[in-house]
Amino acid sequence: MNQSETECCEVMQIHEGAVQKVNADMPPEELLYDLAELFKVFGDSTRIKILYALFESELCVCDIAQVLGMTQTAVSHQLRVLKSNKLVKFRKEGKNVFYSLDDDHVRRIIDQGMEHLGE
Amino acid sequence: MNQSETECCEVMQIHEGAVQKVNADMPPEELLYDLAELFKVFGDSTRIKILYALFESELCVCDIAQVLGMTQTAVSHQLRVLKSNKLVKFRKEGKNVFYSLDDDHVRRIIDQGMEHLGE
DNA sequence: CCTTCATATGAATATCTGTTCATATATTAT
DNA sequence: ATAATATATGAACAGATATTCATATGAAGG
Repeated sequence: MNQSETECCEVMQIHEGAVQKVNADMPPEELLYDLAELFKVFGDSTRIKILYALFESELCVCDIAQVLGMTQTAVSHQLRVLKSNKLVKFRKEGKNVFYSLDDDHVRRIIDQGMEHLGE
Repeated sequence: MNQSETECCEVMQIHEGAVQKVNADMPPEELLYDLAELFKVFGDSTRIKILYALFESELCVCDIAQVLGMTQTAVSHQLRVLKSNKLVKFRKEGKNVFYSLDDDHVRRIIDQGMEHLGE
């Protein structure tokens, strides 16, 4: 049998008001999707480590690889993700590419997460 | 050829200080892992929608399913994830189970994320 | 007790994601 | 130019994850 998405709770009048109010105030689909995409970027321990490393100072790719004990390739791939989501910015100097946090939101989001954990 | 993790930048003296400082201040592995796990929970649009819906008021499972236009089963699975990560709490009333946000951190984390997007 | 309804759970599947390997690009020095 | 080094990229594979389907649990009413 196939579950219909419209029939639900046999149309309970009690909750119908709540459902309508929630529906009215729900942000557009696309925004919610983008928000989830953003958090997805924070949802990987390798990327979290990279961001934490950049809390201190700007670092080049091989420095980050050394700090994390990972290959340059893996780090480079993750930096690409962080870059395309505007969480880090970079600066080229000779053969090196130095990465740093893009703005303070990054720090604040991580701090909020940490606060939640400490409970 | 196998990339060694230790050889990196041919031991550049310039960055070595930075690397050591970063290493010293890096939080323990497990904490960083837990933090990533937390953000991973926010990194799914279905769960984000559920949390947004609960911003307004507590809702039972079928109400949420109706708001999202998804099956009860899918919502229930996701509520399980949110529950086990302490992002939502629940209250039973007869056959219904009403879910609500667990604490204000949830709201704040989402707000920070939204702020980041608006740039 | 038996049925109905709301919710939960387990297995299966399809999709997504992170790392590795091989290789390309780009910059500096010889 | 050529070699060496730092970084980036693409394909492939392994592991994770979200949804679906089928079914179980648990509460309320007849």
